[in-house]
Parts: sequence; structure tokens; C-alpha cells
Amino acid sequence: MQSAQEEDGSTVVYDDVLRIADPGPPKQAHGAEREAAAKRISIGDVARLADVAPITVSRALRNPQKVSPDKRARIEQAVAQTGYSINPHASALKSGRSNVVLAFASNLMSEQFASALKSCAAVLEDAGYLFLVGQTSYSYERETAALRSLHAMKPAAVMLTGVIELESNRELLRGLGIPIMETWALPRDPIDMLVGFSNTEAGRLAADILFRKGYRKVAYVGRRSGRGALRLQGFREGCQAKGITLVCEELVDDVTGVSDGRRCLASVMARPAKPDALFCSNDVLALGCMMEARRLNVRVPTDLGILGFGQSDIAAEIPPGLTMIGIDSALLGREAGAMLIASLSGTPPAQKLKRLDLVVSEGGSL
Amino acid sequence: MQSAQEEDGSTVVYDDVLRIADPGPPKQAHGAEREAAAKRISIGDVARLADVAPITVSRALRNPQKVSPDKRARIEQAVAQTGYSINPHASALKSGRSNVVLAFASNLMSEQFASALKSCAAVLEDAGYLFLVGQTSYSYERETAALRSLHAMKPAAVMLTGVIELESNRELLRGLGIPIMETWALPRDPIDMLVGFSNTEAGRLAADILFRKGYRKVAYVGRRSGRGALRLQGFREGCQAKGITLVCEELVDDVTGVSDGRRCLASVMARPAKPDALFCSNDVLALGCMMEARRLNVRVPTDLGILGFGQSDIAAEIPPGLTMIGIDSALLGREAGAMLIASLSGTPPAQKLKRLDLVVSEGGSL
DNA sequence: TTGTAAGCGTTATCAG
DNA sequence: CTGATAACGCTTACAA
Repeated sequence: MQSAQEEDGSTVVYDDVLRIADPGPPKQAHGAEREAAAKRISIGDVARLADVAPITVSRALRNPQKVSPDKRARIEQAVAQTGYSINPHASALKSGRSNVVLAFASNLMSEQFASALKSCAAVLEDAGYLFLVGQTSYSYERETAALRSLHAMKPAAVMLTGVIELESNRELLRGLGIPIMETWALPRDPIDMLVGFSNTEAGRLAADILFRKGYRKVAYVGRRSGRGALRLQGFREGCQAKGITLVCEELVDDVTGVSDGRRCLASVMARPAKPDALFCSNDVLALGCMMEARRLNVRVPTDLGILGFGQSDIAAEIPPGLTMIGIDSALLGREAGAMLIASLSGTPPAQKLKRLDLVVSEGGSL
Repeated sequence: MQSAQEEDGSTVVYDDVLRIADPGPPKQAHGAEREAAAKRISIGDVARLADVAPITVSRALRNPQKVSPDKRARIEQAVAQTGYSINPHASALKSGRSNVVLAFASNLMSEQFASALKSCAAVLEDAGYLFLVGQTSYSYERETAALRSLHAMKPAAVMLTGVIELESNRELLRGLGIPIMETWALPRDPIDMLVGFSNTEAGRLAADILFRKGYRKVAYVGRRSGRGALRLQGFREGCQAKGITLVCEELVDDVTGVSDGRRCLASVMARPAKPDALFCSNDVLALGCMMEARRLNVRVPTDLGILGFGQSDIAAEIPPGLTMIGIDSALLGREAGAMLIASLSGTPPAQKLKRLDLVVSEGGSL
């Protein structure tokens, strides 16, 4: 850490950042200095150094057992010496393949999506793929733009956080001729592969749980569109089936934070017909509802039961602990990764569709 | 929504997913059908259709004003008709450039990182770049692997969530000859550009705030390494400067959830010398501490003041509301994006270093 | 097992 | 403003 008195009298403070002077990759050849750094090393350079043909280097790198041990050793040494790495553009241009798996998420700020992407990345990276994530921001426009660039990029495979709704984009993805993974829902006709669960089922299950706990006048809080709409649909069906009254549906366009949930509960409780329980199809909203309930002196679960959807460990730990329906998002990511790898290896998975079970985590909010 | 009775008696339930049958991009030519879908359209095909040379198509796409209006119109029509999009691999191979900006985050599950990446992405995508995110998972090994693939990929620029510590990786990035953005700290010698803040300063400020509030026996809770270590260092300095006793340092290797924070507080309170206040250098840990305090019947702030670091809106809203030191991570992302764009446009920004102010958000926890 | 030749689709260069 | 030509670095196809 260091402070420096500037000429103008202001004090600029710098962090001392940890620096690790490791040996690193062997230096480029000898006195080449800056020259060498500027010039890219190509497969030809490595080949020359190892005294073999470029194609042999290519083979040694991609299929070591197809090259004799001595040449392989020479090549490996030359690679290490030069710090050579394959040019993926040239490689992709010629072969029409790449080792990049592209993922698209509607929203990186969702804990659940991030968790699924993380575990999926781990699986694919272990198999030698580069896993990169783009955002679509819950916008069809952005989604289309993202998928178009993808179309040109020819990744090895595509992982989607969600399912594609625009028919034109589905067509676009289908046309790529590469493995496509959709997730988080259960459409009858996925583009290619799917690891998902039924959102309507989740809604029905919610009604079921509330009924069994004795609630008869319930409210719904959630997103208006997408999976929120599916959960609501299932919830309506479930309420009807059980003879529960759905006293109100509080819908939002977008969830930006717990304050959205606060607003929802405030609005619900301001109505004449108050519910005895709430199903929040989103854990951030549920958290906001729990906080607002406390502020309004609405006791949970005595005055109002709250059931959430998701896996938020925070919601689970905040007294009285949110009861949630959800899925194991890390499992979703792992399963999706495994299916993608199978598909990429040329041995398509036996099942192109994997349905995840809903899990209920009991808290004290019901 | 649909249920189907399977032969084995199990019931499979499918979501009906919203499907939008939009017009989409104009269909490929005429009867070409599947053939056309399989064969990629290249710049030559478009050129033939527009009756110009391929290079003219290239120009029309990259620099429309350099092509006469009539030819440009013909080309645009041909592009629309064929649904042509440039092959980025061929383009990158030839030109050594690409429109991909690669970001690397140590952890996608951090709300703050996600927020910064989101706003940075928005800025760069508006400028026509494709913003993709990879993960390094707080591991030097993964970081090195990620950066190596990056080296080969020749992105237009690199955005890093954090600063690079390994000297060999710094060297690697420097050698790329493209704009590099580091963030979240304030090293004296960034690789290229930097939008950050002083973590040691944050630690000193924490000591300052606790002192002013009257606390004299404090504890530290945070990550052992990286920025956590810097904040601790500053905190130690600040405590010494103010004459505050730092009764204990509770360090963790990794933060996976609020339960880590619970454990920390439990451990702190089990010691003989109890603190009257806590500085948590991470908001998830702070949240865990607040929850555990309640469980232990430690009143906040009466028995124990808690000061956090971050921006968590949840922590701010949970009674009594966490007081936090932090930065505006969306601003960080925007500033980084703007500097990258300036640099990419060939007009390097006047300032290659932008220091963000620390902001204190007052809650009731002190 | 190894090598030769050719070309993937684009753009830099230079000429018209 | 437009075009011919060559080349980017790699891998497929084929030959030895």
C-alpha cells in the first residue's frame, strides 16, 4: 500500500496488489525480444523447430496417439518453447468446428441461472471446451441479435437458460446443425435437447401444498410473462381443482430487487379481500414479501403463509425461513453439460430430454 | 398445458410454452429447400446476386459510405434475401481483429460482478461488439487456462473482473496488444486500463466509521486472500491509527453462502474477548452474521455493531438494515465499457485509470 | 506413420 | 469508387 503526494496537493492512494512472479511459460527463443512478441507463432514455426510437417504438429496436438512418440516429444518441446497455441479462427474456418460452447442467459443476476451455468461450465471445461456466456436481457430483440451473431460464429454447441419462444429464432438455431440445449421448462417440442421441469406442475404443486396446510384464500405474486405465466397457469388450475379461492394475482413485468416484492405485498394487503397465504413464483419477490409483512406487522405464518419458488439460501435462513418449491439448478447445469458432451462426442445421449423433479424445502413460512 | 398417459401408466406433463410465430428473416431463395439450409452462404454468393465483387460486399458491410448508393442498395437486398452473415472466423483470420469482447469473472454468482458485467455489456453491445463472459472460479489454474484460450482467440478487447496477479498472465495479456481493462482494485501498474477503487482505503474507512460511532473493540470477518486481504490490511492500519483494538480476525477461504457468515459470527462470539462491532468485508458474510446474531440473541446494533462491504439490497432491507461501504458496480461497468470503446475506436481515453469513490449507505446496524 | 496439395471465407494491398 | 490477387493459419483428402 502506498500513498503519494501529488503536485496539486491531492493524495492518491494505491493498493498494493498481490503479485506472483511465477516462472510462467518459457520465454520466446533467444534475443528476438520485442520482435518475437509482436509476431504470432504459427503451426509452421513449431513444425520447423520440431523438424516435421505442419500437419504432423496439428495431429500431435489433436490426436497424440497418431504420432510416433519421438516426433511427439519433439513437437511438445517446440510447443512449450514457443508458447504456441492453435489459432481457433483458422481452425474453425477450415474444419467448420470450434471448441467454444456458447451459453445465453436472459439474466446473469439470477442466482439460480448463475449456479446452473457454473456447474455446466465445469463439466464442459473439463472436457476441453471453452464455455462463454452471453446475455439476452429478457428482450426478444437482444435475443435475436445474440443468436444471429451466434449463427455466424459456429460454436460447437449452444446452452440456453430458458427455452426459445420466437419461432424464427428456433428455426435459426435448428439450422445450425449443432447440439442445442434448452432448459428451465418442459416444452413438447424442444429444438434439440432439454433439461427442464414443468412450471405449470410447480404451480399446481403450490396450490396443493397450500391446500394441505389448510389455506383456502390465496394470492399469487410473480412475473407476468414467460415462466411466471406458466406457474400462474398451473396455480390457477391447482386452486380450482382443490376448491381454493385465488383472491388476487399481483403481477410484475420485471424483478429488479426485493423492493418489488415489498410493493407487491403492500398492494395485496391493501385490497379488501385479504388472502391467508401467498404463492410467490420468484424467490426475490418472496423475500420482499416477507420483509414487507414484518413491516406491516403481518405475522408469518400466523396471519399469512408464504410459499416461494427458488433455492435462495438467504430466503431459507431468514426467520421464519421461506418454504420453497424449486429445482436443483446445479444439477440442471451438470445434466445439461453431460448431455451436451455426449452429443458432441458423436454419441447422442439415449435421452434427449431430462425432466428434473421439483423439490420442496420446508421452512417456517407456512 | 397438456398431460399424456404413458403406456407404463406414468403421467408425463408438458408445459405449453409460449411460442411466437413471427415472420422472421426472409426465407432462403426459392425451391432450394433443405439444400440451401445446409450450404452456408458466403460473401461470394451475395456478390454474385448483387453483381459486384466480393470485396465490394465486404466494404458495403463494414463501411457503407465507401460504396456507391446503388450498389449498396443491391448488396443490402442480396444480404436480406440470403440471410447472409459474415463468417467471423474468416474475418478474424484475415484481419487479425474480431468484434468479440471477452470478459472474465472469478465468479458469476456475485451480484456485484453480475451487475458490473451487465452494464458493461450494454455499453459494448450498443457499439456493435459481442460481449461474452468466461469464468475463472478464483483459481489461478483456471485463470491461466482461460487466458490461454483467449490468447489464441484474439478478441477485440478484454474486460477483467478483478486484477491479474500472476506475472506470467499479466505478460500474456500485455502481449495481446489489445485493450485490457482491469477492475475492482487500484494497482499502481495496471496492465493497460483500470476502473477501480482502493480496497485498503475501504478498510481504513471502515475503521474510521466504527471509531466515529464509538466502537473501540472490533473484529474483522472476510476472505483470506485477494481483495479481502487488502481490506483487512487497510482495516488493521485504520484501527491502529484510531487506537481501536482489533480483537480478532475471522478469515475464510471462500464464500459459498450466508451459512459461512453464520459460522464466522458464532466463532467470533465464542471467544473470550468479544468485540463491540464487526467489519465484514463481504455482504453475504455480513448477512450471515446478522442472522446468526439474531439466533444468538445478540442485538444489533446495541450489543454488536455490524458494518458490511457491498451493495446487497437484501442486506440493506433486512432489519435493522446493514450499513455498508461499497461502490456503484453498475457505474464501474459503464465506465469500463466507455473506456474500452474509446480505446477500440483508436482514440485512447484521456485517462487510462478511473478511480471510483467509495459510498457509504447508512442502515441501522451501527 | 507421415507428408503434399489445396482451399475454407474473408480482407489487405495495390492497381485501375 | 471498384476490382483482381494473394494470403491469413489451419485441416481435409489423398498419396506415399
